[in-house]
Amino acid sequence: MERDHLDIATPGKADHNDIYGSSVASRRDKVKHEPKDSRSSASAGGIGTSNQNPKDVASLAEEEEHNTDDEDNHSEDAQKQLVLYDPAAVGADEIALDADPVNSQPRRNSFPNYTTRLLPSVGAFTVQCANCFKWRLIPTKEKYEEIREHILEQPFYCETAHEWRAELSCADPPDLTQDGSRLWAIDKPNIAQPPPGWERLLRIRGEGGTRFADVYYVAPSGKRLRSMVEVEKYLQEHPDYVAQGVSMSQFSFQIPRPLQDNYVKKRPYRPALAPDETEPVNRITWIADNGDTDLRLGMPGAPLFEPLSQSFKKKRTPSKRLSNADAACKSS
DNA sequence: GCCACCGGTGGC
DNA sequence: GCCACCGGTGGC
Repeated sequence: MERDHLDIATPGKADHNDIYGSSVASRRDKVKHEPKDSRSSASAGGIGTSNQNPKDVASLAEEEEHNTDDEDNHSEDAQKQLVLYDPAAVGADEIALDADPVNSQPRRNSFPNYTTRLLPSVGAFTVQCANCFKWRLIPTKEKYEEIREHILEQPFYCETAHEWRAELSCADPPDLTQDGSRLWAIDKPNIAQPPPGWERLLRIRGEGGTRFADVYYVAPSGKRLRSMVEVEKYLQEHPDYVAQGVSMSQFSFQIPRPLQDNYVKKRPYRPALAPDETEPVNRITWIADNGDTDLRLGMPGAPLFEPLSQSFKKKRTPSKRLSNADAACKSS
């Protein structure tokens, strides 16, 4: 049950000028195209990141030979999902991406074991149309957060994008596809927008770590808060924010889930855990948890669920998929 | 000394 | 398994 679509993609090998300057971010490793089941309805999100780890380049290339698929892709997942992706790998020229220059700068970790590895970072945002299921780029992080806040009650449609793309319709080709050129992850739906003046930061961790990402809230003062406990404490110490209307309900430290299986290291077995504690229930209340039924979420008839199948993987053919991933990107 | 990033733990 | 929290650490 819970599978989600994860897929990672490698930004193709772009040689050129991408917005990150050098790199090319390609990454890849076992691509697992997990089926996208569209389940979730609610799910939102993905992340595109550019993970430029020089070390991976070799393996990457290798993978590309084997796995890049192509057609596979997708069919798509149905459902509206919010996704963050790496603009460096997309040739969405006419879309002015405001990819949060700060957050999308590649970061370098400083941990001994990961000797200067470049960390993935969110490049831009996309949301899936609830009608045609095509991914649409969202121009700003703020707009993305606005959409995400009410994605369940107010599904996103291509028409929703008219605010910044007057002509867009479901007949237009997707702005991007899960083609394995980027790291994708499903975001959580209905996360409140941060209070005015505050920023919600998502930092993607390096692959193979104990968790996928971290969320931080940056207060107007610049103070970074990393848990609800810290937020609560901070608000108590700064009642002026509370007076202005800031409340705990405006914070959420939920992180998206990577579509690439194994991006996060599995936690070793813990013998102390009682057997019946291994299957918590109701953990994800916003998702229908009976994975095998169709969840339509208000979208009658929509092919929301694509059964998981290995076929996804088998379908992959050695072709090049990344080619168009290298389209030039615009650096805002 | 600060802080970004990571690992580990406890709880569910 | 996922999630929340927070301590530790190297690099600056």
